[in-house]
Amino acid sequence: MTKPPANPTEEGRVARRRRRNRDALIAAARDIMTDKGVEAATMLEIAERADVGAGTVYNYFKSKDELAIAVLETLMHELGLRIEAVTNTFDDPPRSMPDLRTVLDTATNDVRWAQLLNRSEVIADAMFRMMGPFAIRDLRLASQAGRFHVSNADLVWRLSTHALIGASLAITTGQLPASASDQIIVRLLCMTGIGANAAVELAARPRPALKPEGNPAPPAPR
Amino acid sequence: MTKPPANPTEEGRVARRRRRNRDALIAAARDIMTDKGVEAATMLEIAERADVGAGTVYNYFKSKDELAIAVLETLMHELGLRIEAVTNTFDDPPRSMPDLRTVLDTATNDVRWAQLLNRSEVIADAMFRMMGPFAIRDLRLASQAGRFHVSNADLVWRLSTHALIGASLAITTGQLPASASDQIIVRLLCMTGIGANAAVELAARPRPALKPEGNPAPPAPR
DNA sequence: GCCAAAACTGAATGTTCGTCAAGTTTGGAA
DNA sequence: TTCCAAACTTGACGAACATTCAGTTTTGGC
Repeated sequence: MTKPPANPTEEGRVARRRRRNRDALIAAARDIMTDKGVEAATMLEIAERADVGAGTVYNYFKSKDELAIAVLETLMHELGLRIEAVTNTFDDPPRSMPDLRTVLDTATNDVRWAQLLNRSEVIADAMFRMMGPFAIRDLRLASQAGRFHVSNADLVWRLSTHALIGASLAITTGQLPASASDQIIVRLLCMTGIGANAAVELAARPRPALKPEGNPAPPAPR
Repeated sequence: MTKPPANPTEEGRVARRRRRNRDALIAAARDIMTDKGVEAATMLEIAERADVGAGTVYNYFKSKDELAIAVLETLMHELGLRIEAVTNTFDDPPRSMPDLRTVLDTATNDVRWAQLLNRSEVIADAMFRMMGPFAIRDLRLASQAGRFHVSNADLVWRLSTHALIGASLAITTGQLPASASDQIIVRLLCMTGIGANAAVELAARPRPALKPEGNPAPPAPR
């Protein structure tokens, strides 16, 4: 077990088992964390559900927090793929920063998300990183096309993620009515520098329905 | 000790002592939490610094979290008062939602804030509640004056707080350069529905310097 | 002074995260 | 096939911490 696999393109058995364990851990952690919250999920319970010893978890994740981050990244990645599969069917530049509306609806309606919103800076950061490539590209394209007025797409996306997660939290805790969703989208679009009227108009644009979750997307890379 | 004080307007000795203890606890917690972070601050250390037994803390705050919230409210309240003292000297309606720029600078430069940004949903909520009255009033006034285009000031302020705290965190963690401050303010102003150009112009408006902290403001009410 | 209610105390409790020494598996080399 | 060392796994354990609670002290009206 000292040499790397002869053929680098073929995944060695070790690597395969490692990946299987890692995925099992993330899946277990996701189930428990979405059920009881990140805090209440204990490492022991996660390890048991994934069928590994308590100590083994730490061979895969340095800390509980790192595991939570991996879970959030997985969720974001899957949602990003589902959105991407639909929105890339039409090509008007402002694709609304990968369909903010869908993200908002998912975050507020999917019970699995509710428990995670209390780590809002972590989930916002995961959203920034996992969906950022799509969103930032769209912001840039739309700006080049003169539809948005954004000079620093990175920054606008960062602000958007935090505002959106904050709004989701406010809705799930009842501080904002669910009916505020429309206005939330409008205000996020306002950050692109188009005025209020243009934002209202853009938000009203119909969007294709998302496919049901179906077969889960492959686990996040990395 | 069974009767309430004869004269309700005069604060009884008990109430006074209670308040003193409460303030001492908040002050102790603030010192330690800003120094080491909310997580790393232990209830025992806080109790010792406030010169009370470990159990006494729970006569004043139901949990560590509630104590942390009280600390954040205090910080926000003090900052709000300092800003209010300056900005109410000029009366053009858009006062820039109580000087977002000052909040951002304080959050990113004051070392005492850095440790607290990791509870971003909590600090954003404290900001929403403690500075909300000023901010929301300004948003309404400016909208009535036709300077902003905001129909739901509450919502815009909620989004702003989350975005601003998220941006502060990104700066203190080095994910955004401190030089992005100007653009952050511009984008927050964009949420008021004025276009990008108007936002740039408004952000460039000079603002009066804040008085140094001097004698600390009186503790937050409640 | 007296006393009951309120407040305080700090040791004890019950949990949890993360570590570690000991044991097991793996896959190439002899 | 047998051997071996590296890599991985295990689960008991230590340390730390939030919170509780039985016992003690303080309070303030009488």
